[in-house]
Amino acid sequence: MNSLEEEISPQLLRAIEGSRISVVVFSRNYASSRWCLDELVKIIECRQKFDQVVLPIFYDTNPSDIRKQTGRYAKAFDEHEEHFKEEMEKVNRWREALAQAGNLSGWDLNNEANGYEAEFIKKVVSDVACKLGNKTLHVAKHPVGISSRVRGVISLLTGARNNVGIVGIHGIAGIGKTTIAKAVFNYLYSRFEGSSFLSSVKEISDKPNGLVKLQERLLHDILKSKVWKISNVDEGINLIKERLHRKNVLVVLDDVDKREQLEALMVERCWFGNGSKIIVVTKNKHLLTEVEVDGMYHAMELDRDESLQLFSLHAFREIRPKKNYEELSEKVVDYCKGLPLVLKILGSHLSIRDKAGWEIDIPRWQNIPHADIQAKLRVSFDALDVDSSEIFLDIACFFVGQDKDYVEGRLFVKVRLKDCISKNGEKELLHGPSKKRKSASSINNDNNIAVNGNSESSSTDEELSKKPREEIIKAKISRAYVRTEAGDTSLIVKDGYQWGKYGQKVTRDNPSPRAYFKCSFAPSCPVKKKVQRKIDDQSVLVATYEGHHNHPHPSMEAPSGSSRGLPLGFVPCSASLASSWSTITLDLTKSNSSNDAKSSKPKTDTPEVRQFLVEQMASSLMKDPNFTAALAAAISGRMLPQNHTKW
DNA sequence: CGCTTTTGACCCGCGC
DNA sequence: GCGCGGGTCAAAAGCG
Ligand SMILES: [Zn+2]
Repeated sequence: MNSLEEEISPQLLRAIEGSRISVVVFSRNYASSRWCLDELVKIIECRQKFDQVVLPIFYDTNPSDIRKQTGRYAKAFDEHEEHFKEEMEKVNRWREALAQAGNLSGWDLNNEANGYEAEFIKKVVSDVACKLGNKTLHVAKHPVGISSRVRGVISLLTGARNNVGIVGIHGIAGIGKTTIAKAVFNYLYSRFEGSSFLSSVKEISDKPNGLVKLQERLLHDILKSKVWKISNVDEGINLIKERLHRKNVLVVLDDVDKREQLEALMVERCWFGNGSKIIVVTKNKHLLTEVEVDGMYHAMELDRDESLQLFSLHAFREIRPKKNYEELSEKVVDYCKGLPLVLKILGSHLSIRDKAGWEIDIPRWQNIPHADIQAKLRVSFDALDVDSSEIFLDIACFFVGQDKDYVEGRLFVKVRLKDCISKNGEKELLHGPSKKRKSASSINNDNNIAVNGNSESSSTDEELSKKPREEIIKAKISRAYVRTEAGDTSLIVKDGYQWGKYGQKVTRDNPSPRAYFKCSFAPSCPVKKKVQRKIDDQSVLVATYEGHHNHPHPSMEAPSGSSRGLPLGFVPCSASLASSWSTITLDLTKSNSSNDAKSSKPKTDTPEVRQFLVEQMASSLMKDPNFTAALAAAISGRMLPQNHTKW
């Protein structure tokens, strides 16, 4: 190996070895990167040695070009052969790896989702999540009052007399039915032979072929076998009856609103094996009486104490209001009427406002009809609460935000997701919070994996609230590697955000200086990034991001004029997702809703509500605006022109 | 003039 | 306590 510039770091090697799944993105220029090829060789090697799963993504490339190194890949290989005359076996190893990878089944941007990236990414994420097989659902950051409700549901389930127990959870919108159902699911699923949490049944089944999709998903979740292709609902019904009637399963049907949905998914108890449990979540109590459930759980509002606690946890990260905020908090809590959804959102919103801000906002809300606000919040919340945002982001983030200039460049996204809880996962099935911390995938300078997190792992929700929450610095660190033109000496990584440079330093052992930036889009935004050329390859910029933006991606406020949409044309190169992370929120359908949510902005409503929503989105640090931003950006480029899906 | 960028001073934690 | 590396601040310089 002559100039060792493009060595793969030992950390990355280890990350690859430790991965359960590697996702390789074959872009048009993939083959011209020796670095990528070396990485691929390693990945393929691990596939053989450790039986790892390798999933190729054909990003604007043709699988057969990859297999046979034809098309654009041929040209790259001509160069390699020229360059590595002396090391033909290296080149041959590359060819071999490509041949194998090209034969694997993966996703093809052109085939899936009609080439719409946002859809495509969702598909990828959800498939990856399935493959990982971790079904634990994300419950809530602050599960106030969940456990008593969960106990309620479980006792109904165990009390069921029938072979197959069916329990309904009903209650008004925003009350937290789904959250309860998720927690119950988390708590129980491992005791069943198979399990499936079908979220947003209503929403999905409204789409064409939605019920069939749900049936497929049910079969897929429980039988774990490849892909079920069902052509119509009746066929699905038969298939389910036939394949599942001996299985002992746990099924949650979330947000059911029509009888036909139940009929397509579980008409009769005998569909499932002995001991199976079905949970039906619905707003409509009436529906439950029709199917003769064994028990009905009425999800009630939070009481005053719970409300105040939940609100405070979001607003102050403490279980009770800060000094001088007591009365204001009381007002908000009153306004929220015990609805967790509203408490959470308003709490999070206020957490970044000063007292004057509170005094402005609260009366304003009081003028908006409660029902309206709630409906709208739900949409935005669903968008933001997706905890799978991390993975999603990691895969998605660099599908956006690169300038056209980079089309011919290459970019490496590397993601390590730490194995957070897999070991003690059992114990904390019920408790969302620690799971959350998979975001702990921080990568510290020279050692990856900064352990972050299990501090709260075994706390029950009561304990949890008592515990003075130490200032957990959720400095989420992520990196992007961007190849630049030779001779380009700037230290600029265009990601669509606005950055103010506040420092530059020369560092040890690296000829390139390091530049320090702070997000300047919102004065209060805490995000920082460092950019420096790679020590062993000066043509690659390494951008290290730290923190979460508390505002949307600037590109969202697409100023009417200039059609400078999102530059999507860039070419991702290779992403390795390391391993078993704990927290794949399985209900990635949520990421659908996030999509819709974003888009639902134009779905006009009263101006106040919209105004509010916009503001809300802009300032609330709810969750990971990075995610929504990236997503929105991804969508805005490709989807706006043809508003076809449901807006 | 009102901004961003540059750049040396400063600050802080860590190992010796 | 000191020196060092890395991170931040802010005065001064640059820029349109
Ligand atoms: Zn920001």
